[in-house]
Amino acid sequence: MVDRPEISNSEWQVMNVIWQHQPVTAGKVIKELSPSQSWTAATIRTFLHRLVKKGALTYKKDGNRYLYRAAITRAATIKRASRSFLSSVFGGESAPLLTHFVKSSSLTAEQIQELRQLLEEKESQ
Amino acid sequence: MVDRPEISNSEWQVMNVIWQHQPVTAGKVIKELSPSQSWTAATIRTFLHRLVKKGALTYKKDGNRYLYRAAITRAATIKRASRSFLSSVFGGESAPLLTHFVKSSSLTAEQIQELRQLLEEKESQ
DNA sequence: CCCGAATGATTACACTTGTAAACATTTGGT
DNA sequence: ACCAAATGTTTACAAGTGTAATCATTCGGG
Repeated sequence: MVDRPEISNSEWQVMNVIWQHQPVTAGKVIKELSPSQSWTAATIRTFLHRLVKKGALTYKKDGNRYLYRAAITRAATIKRASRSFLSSVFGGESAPLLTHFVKSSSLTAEQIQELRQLLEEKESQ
Repeated sequence: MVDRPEISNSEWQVMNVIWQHQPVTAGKVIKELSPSQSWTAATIRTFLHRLVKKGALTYKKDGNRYLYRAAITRAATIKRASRSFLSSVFGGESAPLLTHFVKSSSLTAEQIQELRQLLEEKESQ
């Protein structure tokens, strides 16, 4: 509704499914989330409704069901959430955040190489 | 109260001041936050109370005021919040998170070097 | 010693979030 | 054509959050 819908933790789970599978029915979302989440179908439908109300999702009728689509891009939503997290938890300082995640993550040699590469490019830029 | 108090965004602002200045009075916290935040003193006191109730802060009487101290460490709290963020927003995948923050951050040459160093150590480990 | 200023405690209130049940409608299969 | 199953809509309700005002207490200064 506002131009910057706040996505809650639970809603993120739903959005992630939508971005991966859109356009998608509620049934599909429920099927995707049931294994990992302990939510009932009703709960997931509630999230879907709220996300529509928030302007994060749109839908089109398809027979007796809806096909949901994201109304906001994953990239933009990640950007917003990341900025907010960075600001709250790390006082806006990226370097400590990066240090923290590098230290606490398990990364493959390839991932490490890619990140070093990225950093190198960044430096010479 | 629970063994894992959830810290809200606003509460993070308060906790950050506490960790930086503890032990600290409410007045000091208010003074520290007033420039950056538009909260009234009453609002900040509410956060302090809630954080005590959550078990995130303790206090000791000091005359007519309290001296607040963190009851949870910054490191542990960051770890928990980071795990939650990583899981919600990046589906638990650290590499994309790191890529995102590397790309979206402005880093000094020194910070870049340090991160590259850290990654190198991680690789050879 | 008394009072105002500072500080803490209590109360308020709307909105969000997690979690769902109950109700209504539509539709595909028999 | 009718019904059970699927799907969508409405309602519920407690806890958490943002935001603060008001009430109570206490201490320091005159």
